[in-house]
Amino acid sequence: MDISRTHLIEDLNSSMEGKDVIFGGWVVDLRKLGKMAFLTVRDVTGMCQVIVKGDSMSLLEGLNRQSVVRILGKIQASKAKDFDFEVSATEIQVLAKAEYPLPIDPIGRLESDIDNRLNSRALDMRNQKTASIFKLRSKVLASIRETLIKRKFIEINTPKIIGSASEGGADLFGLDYFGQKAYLAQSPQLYKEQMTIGLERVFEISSFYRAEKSHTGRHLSEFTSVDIEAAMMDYTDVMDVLESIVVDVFKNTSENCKTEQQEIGYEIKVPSSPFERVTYTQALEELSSMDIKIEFGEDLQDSHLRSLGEKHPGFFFLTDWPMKLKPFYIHEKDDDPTLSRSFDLQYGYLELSSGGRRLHDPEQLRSRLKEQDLDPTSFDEHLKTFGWGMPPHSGWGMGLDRLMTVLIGIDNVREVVLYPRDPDRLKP
RNA sequence: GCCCUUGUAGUAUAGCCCGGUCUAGAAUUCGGCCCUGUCACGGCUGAGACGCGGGUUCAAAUCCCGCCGAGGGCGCCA
Repeated sequence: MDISRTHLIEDLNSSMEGKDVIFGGWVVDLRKLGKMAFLTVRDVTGMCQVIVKGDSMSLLEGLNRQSVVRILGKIQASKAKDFDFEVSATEIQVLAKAEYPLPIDPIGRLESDIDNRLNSRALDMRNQKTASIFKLRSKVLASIRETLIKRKFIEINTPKIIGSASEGGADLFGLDYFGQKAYLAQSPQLYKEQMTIGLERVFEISSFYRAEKSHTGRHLSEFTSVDIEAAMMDYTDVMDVLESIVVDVFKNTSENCKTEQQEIGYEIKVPSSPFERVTYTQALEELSSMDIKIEFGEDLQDSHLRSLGEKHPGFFFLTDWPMKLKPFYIHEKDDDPTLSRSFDLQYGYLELSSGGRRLHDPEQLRSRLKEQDLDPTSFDEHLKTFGWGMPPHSGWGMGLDRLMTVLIGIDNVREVVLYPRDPDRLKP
């Protein structure tokens, strides 16, 4: 069976009138008008109208919507409202037939439940709104890589199967590794820090895993994290990197993804920079003026962040958190050791990223582990690298899925993840 | 773990509060027939549903209980 095409649909145009073309795609619509018929066919690059007349009407035999077709025909001018040319078909080959009933409306004229759409995710990609989200996601990833590589960051891949759960914090998924207990990584934290001793500036974009039974629109058991770690940078330096990544993402997609924005029905607005920087201490004062009293050292609950988010509706950095709220590897401030060189990037109430300056002195790191009731001996593999010339370094991790929801103005990460994994969903 | 909401054809919905009018309605999809410029084509026509189990009642899609499924929120989230 010949499946070759001479053109993608976006390569066809009205100046090609009279030219014979072969293209393919999915039948979106099929309108039979007695002795003539119109069909619209879509490939990943666009949609085009095909006209069938007279003797050719027999070509429509067995044709239905959403089937895969290969069209042989001639370009001609069109009287259609939405097309300035069309293809008069001389042959229509059905390469694969769509079976009815389909589990969702793939055109999206009737918007299906998210549950039905996720159960039929591949078919959901025929819906241009959904497809546009993932075309945008691809652009976002490309943009992040471009910005980082320009700044001399090297992309790395760290293991997702790890042997130790001793980092503490979120619950990990356990698994059997040839008889040994192993876990799915919740973060590349220790590995990316180690890599600064040779590669200096590294980044990773990958899935990580957290076994928390969260039921919200912003948590998943498997999520995509963008992580960087950079030698000889302080926390404010990596904040600048983060800010330029975010601004570049908004700029690139806003300028280069007009069609996708149209399909989604949302206009991407480039945020103004620099982002506001609010210290934890200032945040407490702001909350206090809203009659929300929080003791220094207390963590900010979701409700507090929502109140802060009302005051700072866009992107802002929340910096200089108390040391006691931060993990063992975070560096304290010189002028006040109860405060840390750390930050979160917020979008309103939503936490997008978290990072800071790391301890690079092994002795300090050992005593911090003990302070946090962690056993330094279980970090031997990690700590030994700190004796090999560990540079001062800083880094952050950002939830890509959350960034995507902010980019396109929706509030459920499941919309921007192909096959989301949460406590209630393991399939498909 | 806790709380709220919800379940009607393939899809998306009306009806439920206030039981009888429901032989469950309109849309879209799907099948058949008609139609030479549609563009959410149109016209005629046909098919297709009350998540499961129990209870109350003369009578249950409608009220109650249990189970199952779904959506959302809180909490958890170094």
